[in-house]
Order: sequence, then C-alpha cells, then structure tokens
Amino acid sequence: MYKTSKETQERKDVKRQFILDTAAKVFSQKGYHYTSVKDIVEEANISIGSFYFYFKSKEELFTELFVNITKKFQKVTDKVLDVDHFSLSKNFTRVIIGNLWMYEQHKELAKIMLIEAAGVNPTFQKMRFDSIKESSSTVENWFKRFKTNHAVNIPDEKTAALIYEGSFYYLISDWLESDQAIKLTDSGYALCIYSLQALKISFEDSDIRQYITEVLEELTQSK
Amino acid sequence: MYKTSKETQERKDVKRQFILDTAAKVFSQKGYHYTSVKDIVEEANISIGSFYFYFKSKEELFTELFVNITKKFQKVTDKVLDVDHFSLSKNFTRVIIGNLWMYEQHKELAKIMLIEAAGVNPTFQKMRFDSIKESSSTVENWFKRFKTNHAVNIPDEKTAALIYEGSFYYLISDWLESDQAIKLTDSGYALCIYSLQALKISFEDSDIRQYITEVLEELTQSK
Amino acid sequence: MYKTSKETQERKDVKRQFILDTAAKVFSQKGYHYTSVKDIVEEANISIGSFYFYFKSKEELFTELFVNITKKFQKVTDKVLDVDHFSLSKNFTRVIIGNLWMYEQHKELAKIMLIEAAGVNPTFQKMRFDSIKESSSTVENWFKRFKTNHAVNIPDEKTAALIYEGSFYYLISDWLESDQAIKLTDSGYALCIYSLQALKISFEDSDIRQYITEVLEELTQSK
Amino acid sequence: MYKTSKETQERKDVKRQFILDTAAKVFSQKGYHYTSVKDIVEEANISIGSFYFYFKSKEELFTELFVNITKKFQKVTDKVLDVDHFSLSKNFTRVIIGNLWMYEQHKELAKIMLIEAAGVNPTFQKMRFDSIKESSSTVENWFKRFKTNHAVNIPDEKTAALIYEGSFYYLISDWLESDQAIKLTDSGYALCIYSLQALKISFEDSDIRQYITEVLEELTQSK
DNA sequence: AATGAATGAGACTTCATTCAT
DNA sequence: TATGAATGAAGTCTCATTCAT
Repeated sequence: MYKTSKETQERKDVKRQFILDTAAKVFSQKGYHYTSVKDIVEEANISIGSFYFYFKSKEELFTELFVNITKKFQKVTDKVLDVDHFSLSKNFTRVIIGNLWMYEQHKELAKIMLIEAAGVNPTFQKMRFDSIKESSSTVENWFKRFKTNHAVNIPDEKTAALIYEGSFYYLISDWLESDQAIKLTDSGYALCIYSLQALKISFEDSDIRQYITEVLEELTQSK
Repeated sequence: MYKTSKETQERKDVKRQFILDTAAKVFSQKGYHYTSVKDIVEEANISIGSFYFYFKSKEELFTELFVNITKKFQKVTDKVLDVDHFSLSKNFTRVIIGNLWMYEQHKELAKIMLIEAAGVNPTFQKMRFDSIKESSSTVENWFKRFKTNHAVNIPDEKTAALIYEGSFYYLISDWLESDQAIKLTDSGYALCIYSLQALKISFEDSDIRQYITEVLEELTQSK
Repeated sequence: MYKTSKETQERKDVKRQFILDTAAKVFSQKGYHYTSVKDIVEEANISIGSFYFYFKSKEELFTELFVNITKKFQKVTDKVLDVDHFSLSKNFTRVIIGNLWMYEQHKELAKIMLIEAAGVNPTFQKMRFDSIKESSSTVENWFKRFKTNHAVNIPDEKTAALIYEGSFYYLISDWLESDQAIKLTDSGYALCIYSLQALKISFEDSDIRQYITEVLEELTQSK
Repeated sequence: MYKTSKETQERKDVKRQFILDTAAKVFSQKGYHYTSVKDIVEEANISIGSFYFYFKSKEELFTELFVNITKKFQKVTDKVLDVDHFSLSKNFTRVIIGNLWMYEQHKELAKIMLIEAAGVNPTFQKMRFDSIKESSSTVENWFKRFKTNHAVNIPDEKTAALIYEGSFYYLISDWLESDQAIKLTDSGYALCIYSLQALKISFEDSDIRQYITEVLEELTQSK
C-alpha cells in the first residue's frame, strides 16, 4: 500500500488542482475551442497521459471548472448577506460588491464563466443558463420579500431579477477585456446606485460608501 | 453587355445573401464551432466550391454576418429616436422597445450576436466587444447630454452606459433559450421602468404604456 | 454538374474498389488490428482524407470487405450445382472444388474471411458466425433432401453440416500459411473422397476425377 | 532459509497461475485486443506493477496461455489412447470424445485457442498453426500406421489429417457461440460416425456408443 | 514484491480549404 | 461560375509499459 498512503493522495490532489488551474489560465487566454489538450499539458509541463489519468476528457475538465466557479460565487453571496441587521440598501450593496470582488479575485475563472461557457456547445449553454436562472431565482425571491415590506417598485420580479443580473454582465466583460489593472470594485458604487434607484430603495450616499468600505475590508481579511 | 453584367452581378448578390442567411440559420442552431462548412452548403443546396467562391473562409463569413447584424441594430435606434419632440422618458422607451422588437424579429441573428460571437475566438471577442463599446459610448453621450439639462442621477456615465446595455443581456438570453413563443416586447415595460427609475428620470406609467403601443405600431407597419 | 457526370462516378467507383483491394491486401498481411488506416493509405498512395471520403471508418470498410467475400462464395456454389443432371457425387464434387477454386482465386480475401474476421471484435465474430451458419444450413437442407432418396448415413444433419463445413477449414488455413504456390485444388480430390465416404455416398474414383477436371475447366473459362 | 524460499516460490507460482487463469477468463469474454492489461489486473485485484513482475508483456502472457492449453489437449489424447487392446474404431472414438470432453471442461481456454489466437497477430497465427500442424502430423502418422494394417481408404494422409482436424472446428465454434448449456459431447457420436465412415473403418454402432460411455466415465472420474 | 502514477507513441477521425475539370 | 474529390494538419484519446517509492 505504498502508493495508497495519505501523502500520495495529497500529492495527487495537488496535481489535479494544478492541472485545473493551468487549464483555467489557458482557456481564458485562448478560448475553449482554441485550447487543445496539448496546450494545457505543455503549459502544465505534464504528459498527455497524465492529463487523462486525472480527467476523463477535455469537456469533463471544463465542466468541473465551471461548476467550481459557480459554487464559489454562490458562497460569497451567502457570506456577505447581513441577516442580523437587515437593511435593504446595505444588503444590496454588500452582495453587489461581494460579487464584483469575487470576479476581481478570479479573473480567469470569470472569463470562463461569463464568456467561454457560452460558446462551448449547446449542452453547455444550457448548463450555463441553468446556473444563471438559479441565481436569478434567488434574486427574484429576494425581490418578492422586499415588496411585502417596502416601497420597492417592481412590476414583475422575474424580469427584474434577470435585468439586475444582466446589469453586471458588460461591466465585467469590459473589465475582463481591458488589460490595465483597473479595480472592478471601483465601478461598484455606480452599480449600487443604479440598482437601488431602479428598485426605488431609499438610501444615503454616504451610507453606501460606508457599506462598500466595510465589506471590502471584511473580504480582504477573510481571503 | 452592360445590362448583362449588371444582371449577373445582381444574381451573384442574391446568392451571396442567400448563403449568409442560410449560414445564420445553421450557426444559430448548432453553434459556430459545431457548424461545418459542409453543414452550411448542404442546407443551402450549393457546392463547397461555391461557398469559397463567395466567401474567403468560414470565419470571414461569420464576421460579415456579425457586422451586418450590428449595423441593423444600430439603425433601429436611430430610427426610433424622436428628436423633434424630445422627451427623455419617451425616447428611452422608444429605444428600449425598438431594440427588443429587433431581437424578436431576428431571433437567429440575435443568438449569433449575443451568444455565439462570444465563444468563437479571442479575436472575435474583441470585435464583439468593440461593437458593444460603440453602442455603449452612444448611450454614454446621451447620458451626458441629459445630465446638463435634467435631474438624472448618474455618478459615472461610462459605467452607467455599460450597466444599461447589460441589463438587456440575460432578458434576451432567457428568451432565446426558451422555445415557447413568448413575446420579448412583453418584458419591455418592466425594462423601461427599471431603467428610467435607475436614472431617476421622471415619468408617468400611462405615458410609458402609450409610448410602447405607439412605437410597436410604427415598427410593425414599417416592416 | 461537371463532376456529377457518369465518367466521374466511374472514376470514383474504380478508386473505391482500389482502396478496398489495397485494404484487403494489407489486412491479410498484417492482420486487422495491426493494420492502421495510415498503412492502407500509404500502400494505396492516397491521402487519409480520401480514405474517409470513401469510407466512414476502418471497421465499415472491413465489414464491406467481409460481406463482399461472403457473397462471392455463395454465388459460386449456386453456379456449379448441376441441378439438371442430378448426381449426388457429382454435385458434391462440383461444390467442393468450386469452393476450393474460389479460395485459390481470392487468397487475400480468404484470409480475411477465415482468419481475420475471427479476431476483429465480438460483433464481428457474430457476423462471421452467422455467415457460417447460413451456409451450413444450406448444406443441412441438402443433406435432408439426400436422406429421403439415398442411402446417406447421417445421424444428425445439422451436426453433419457443421462437420462438413469445418473439414475445409484447416486445409485452407494450411494453404494460406504456406507461401509456396501449392495448388489448393490438388487437395480437392482427397476432400471429395473424405466427404463422400463420410456420408456413404457411392461413387467411382474415375468419375470423381472426371468431375473435377470438368468443373475446373468451366471455372477457369468463366473467369 | 531453504524452506522459506521454497514457500515463497510456491506462493509466487500460485499468484502467477491465478493471473493466468484470470487473464484467460477476461480474454475469452472480451477478446485479446479488447482486453487491456488494466482489465486483467482489475479482475484479478492486483496492481499493474504486479502484472509486469510476473509477465514480461501482455503478449507473452497470452503466448504462455496458449502453450499451456495446447499441452493440456495433447495430454488427453495420449491418456485416452488404448494401446493395449488396439482397435481402430475404439481408439478413434476415444480420442474424439476425449477432445470434445476437454473443450467442454475448458470453454474459456477453448475460445482462446480456437478463436482469439487466430486474430491476435500474424506471428501468433504462425504459432497457432504450428500447433495445429503438430497435432495434425500425429494424426497423419496414425493414419499411415493404419494403412499398412487395415482397409483404410485415404489417398493422402497429410491432407486427410488436416480434414479430420478441421472437422472439429465449426462444431466447437458453434458450441462456443451458443450460450445454452448444450453438451458438446452429445455431438460426439455424429462426429465419430462421420470420421470413421470417411476413413472406411468398419464399426458397429452399438460398440461406438459403448466406447463413448466408457471413456466419458473414465474422464469424469479422473477429473 | 508490490504499487500505481507517469509516459508518449500512435490510433482513429474531422474538416477547412484547394484546385483540376 | 460551379463542382466536389482530394488534401493533410491537427485534434482527442488509449494503452502497453516503466520506474520511483
């Protein structure tokens, strides 16, 4: 049982993760269809055989990458929500900034999630869209809860949720495209204002700025 | 001789356009990477040789398709803007509805423009994004003009323009994905409200509804 | 329709057949699993692309080869049977010699049919065996017909048919293995005697020799 | 120290044999080319490393398997030959039934010997055929001895031997292919009759049946 | 003796593009 | 102009074998 030891398993896990990370990098640079398995293994300095020892296929690896990213983003939303001292504007701000911060931390993965996943293949387009719908439906429920207690102005929650989700899309795309190291979170304030006003949630400018500072600090420390 | 060559040229143009249309259909069904040139020529009932007589390559054809679509969408915006009787809420509504109506008219092209173009290749991603930036910069200038005259609340016009553009994205994606013949323009009202509120443009609900009815009528007749 | 002409189609047929023949040669030399598509195209001096233009896959080509051979052998049996002047010993002799002659004419195909087809894959083993069973059942019916009219001694026709079919197998295998240009039909006389005696069909040696001479002459001329 | 090493050696032998047996099972189920070394080691619950400790290569293992089987079959022929009370029909019957019984006892090995070995590769085909020739030459000598003393009708002993050997082939192949637990030895009587008549060896039906019963009893007990 | 991660040659196949007719 | 046979680079993946532990 030499090779079944815990140590060996750990080394395997590390290598597997390393391949995933390398693949993410290459995918985000060249695009899924223009990235060959050869490209990945050369970047990772491993053999083709090793690649297929750890992953069943190129598509399976990509799927795993995508699922991982999606999960990571869901976790951040859960984490930043301040359910104890509930305030609409505060929570909105925290979630928006939380999301932008995540994109900033995982630029490569973000590119895969937002851009690449769209063009992989029809099966994948569905998968991608299911994940969007899921997070959208969370937002939808959120909106519905608001409506009962506050003066939020939303004719149709489902539509509003999709609009809200979409409003991130080009902002992040723009940031992904630009090579300069702009801070995505800098756009956060504008996105918060836009969204809060759209939903007619009352807020004080200074509070929003305060919330942003707070949550960014929390996130940076927790890293 | 002149006439003959002109007729010949016309016949060529028609065939060329037919190939473009057929390709659009196939691309939107199977995705760029899963559409082979053979697929296109079979659907169009022409030979591979013909294809390459009219187009230099598969990618060139796709580029042309993309440029055409983009132009078409820009035209509609220009067309619906009512510059004579300027009203912020009216023009906003007209442009939003005009855009949604266009997507509805060209579902296939929309899929190519929004989904496929993203995954083709990095070069193409840039191209796609340039087009987004262009229309975004139009919106940006619009916002700037508003600001000087109205009580619009926008901290940063460029960012706001991107947010505004993005807010269409998932709404349309959702519609593209769903097979049911939902009317995309039905979501138009919600999108108008969301955007107008986000920008703190004052409006009357009944007016918006009126504007929508008007512009849809105009567009349907102009078809 | 330049290329859809009859002439072009003919050239295609010839090329297709040429690939089949070349493949048969290579398969019979190196065995199915040790023959790569590359081996075949190199021997045939064509490109890989051409191979796949004419055949869907290596396996499909092999199947076609196998089906062709099987058909050819069935035809010879039908051809040599003398139904007008029916004589048990004569027909037996004619069929046996006809078969041996066929193997002699198609040494490569014979190797594929008898040896290679066995090891290709389970699906193929079934296919191969179905063909054996079919020709065996023809023999079986033959035996049953004999029994009603003659003093043939067969306890079980199905078993006897299989035994009869098998009795060719190593004789031909031996001939396939030996590089010397031995005449397979030389063993024909012995095989006839063996089979006729086994079935207790009465015959005169000199007649058998005469039948053999006759049928070989016929076959050689019909070539 | 002596005893320990002897015990160790024994343990090694047992494991080696176990791998051989497992491999035989897998080969006969999936065919040589569709059986990977991984398949074998998984079925045997050993590591790939172990496999290569005991065998130099997949082909070498198969060769050993084949040689073993061949030897086993030869032994049975020697065993059942009743040289003391020599009778042509008796010995023929005993050998035929002995062989069929062996196939019945070792269905897996039989499949390898008769079917798989043919398709492995050309080198192997030669090997396989050498073994056939060897047993065929034994029969050939047998026939020659008969001829001097009996009224056996054989024009050419070598050919006759091959025919005789072949006559088993499809009978056994048929049995291998059919999943039903038919008794192969049931066909034995028919094969005896066919062969004896073919060689014009005189016999009594009742004697043959008696010989069959006898030898089967012997073999069953000796198991 | 045993383990199984690692290797990489090579297999099959696809498909954008060319070019002779 | 039109045709489609021909090309071959490149892609994905398998698997027998090795070797450090």
